[in-house]
Amino acid sequence: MGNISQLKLSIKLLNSGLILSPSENQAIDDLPVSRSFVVAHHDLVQNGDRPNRCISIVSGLATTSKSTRAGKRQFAAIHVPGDIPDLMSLHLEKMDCDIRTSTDCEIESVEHEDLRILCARHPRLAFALWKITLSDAAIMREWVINLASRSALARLAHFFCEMIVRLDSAGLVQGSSCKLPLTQEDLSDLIGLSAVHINRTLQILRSSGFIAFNDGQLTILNWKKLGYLADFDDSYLHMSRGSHFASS
Amino acid sequence: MGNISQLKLSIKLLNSGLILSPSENQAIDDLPVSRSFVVAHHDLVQNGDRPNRCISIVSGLATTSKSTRAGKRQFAAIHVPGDIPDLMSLHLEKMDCDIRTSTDCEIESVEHEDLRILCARHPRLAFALWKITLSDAAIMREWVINLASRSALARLAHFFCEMIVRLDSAGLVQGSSCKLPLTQEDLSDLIGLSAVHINRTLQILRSSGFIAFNDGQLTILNWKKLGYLADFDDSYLHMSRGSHFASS
DNA sequence: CGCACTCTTGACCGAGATCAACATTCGTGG
DNA sequence: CCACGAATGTTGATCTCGGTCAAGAGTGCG
Repeated sequence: MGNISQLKLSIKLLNSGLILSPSENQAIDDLPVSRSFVVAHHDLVQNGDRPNRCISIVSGLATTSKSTRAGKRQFAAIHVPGDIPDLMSLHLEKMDCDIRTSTDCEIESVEHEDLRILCARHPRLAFALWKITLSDAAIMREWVINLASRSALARLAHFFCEMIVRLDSAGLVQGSSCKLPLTQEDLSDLIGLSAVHINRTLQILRSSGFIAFNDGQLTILNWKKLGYLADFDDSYLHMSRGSHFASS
Repeated sequence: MGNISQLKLSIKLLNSGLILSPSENQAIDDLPVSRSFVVAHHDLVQNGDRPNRCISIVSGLATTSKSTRAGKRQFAAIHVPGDIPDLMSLHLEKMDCDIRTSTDCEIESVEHEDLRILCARHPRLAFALWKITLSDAAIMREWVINLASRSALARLAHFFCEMIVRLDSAGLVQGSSCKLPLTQEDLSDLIGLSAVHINRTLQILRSSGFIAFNDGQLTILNWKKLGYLADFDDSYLHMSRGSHFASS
């Protein structure tokens, strides 16, 4: 049980390029982690909260969003299994965004206090966690570029590129296909486009033979052309190991 | 001399809400820092670099940007005095963006090795630096929201709101006015709008009596209305102390 | 069966991009 | 001192990408 529960966190740390020492491994195993299940479209953390725990996603998809005065919800990030979407809460007293499930999710959570102790005793693990926050920031940086300077088509293509690489790194891609149970309306919130335009843009990607996307299943049919269209360069993801979807 | 050189870093750390102990203060004072001067529009760090130093801005403005395949440069962030724009390089081996001066800049830099030693010996300082990266990430998160869901007018207004608060926190605002030596073209790269449209949008902000912006000088004439227009809520900036420009 | 959700398509509209011309300032060299 | 060109700011005309509105079609579920 314990092993399974720590699995995701370990994987995440390992992905960051760190080889854990026995004592570090032990410290992670000893972390008191509690696990729970949250249905789709429910808040995990809300803007203004002062959480005393961090959440790791075991399965499912979650998002970071903010609401504008008008009440419109805009997404700023999407989180895949292995991510720790509210790691910032460890150092920023007050949440400045909402984190909510997008699909049904299994999550596990750790108390800030336990993480702080872990960091104090194992500086390399502290650096690994710090690095995770930096890597998340790099993803947002790329997304700023995406929103500010790419067309709807390139943006959507870029999103799919990013998702397949991140899900692959989480071990959730079989061949060139993965589960991505998002509706077109979910996509529209994520990409910053209207649902209607997402629909039309999807049709272009499909009819060009770049992807298949039905029933919550994404399949990359032409990785090279999709990447070229999206102007995708995976270096911002800072993956240590290459994959089928490495960008060259 | 030494004192002056550390000033900015100390201020930044203090702003993050931490009261330094004597030994922490000493450790910061002992940091070997080198100072230099860089003219406007020159790269400080380039995409792909593997720097072994971190840079802190003493005076001037710098930006984080990426270039798209077409060669167009898009900005993802702007940095004011006291910021450490490439702090991510401490943990991410390879830069995934360019950092360049926007105006003439005085900068100081510290070797990664020295920062790592500092972090190892003074965990609270490590946390303070980590927090800075998280606070920078929060600014980007807000910017994603901005790009994806606000009109040109609100975006520009939001940018000015953010700048006045950040510059105020750096002690660079007199009354409701500060130096902001950016051309309309600089603004267009930052805000993700065409230069022509920046011009027209600026005229609206001016003729509405919200701001004055000439000769690189920004003056807020109606903070409340500007903030309302921008849907600005400064909580994402995670300032510990309030200011004239607190959002209520 | 009927309702709710998602996807699809068509028609129209508008915010902002693009292109082009002109004004103003300023530094530089003849 | 003036001439010239390079930045920068301003304005107008036109275009286009993507938004909005509305209707219908398919699907699953109570």
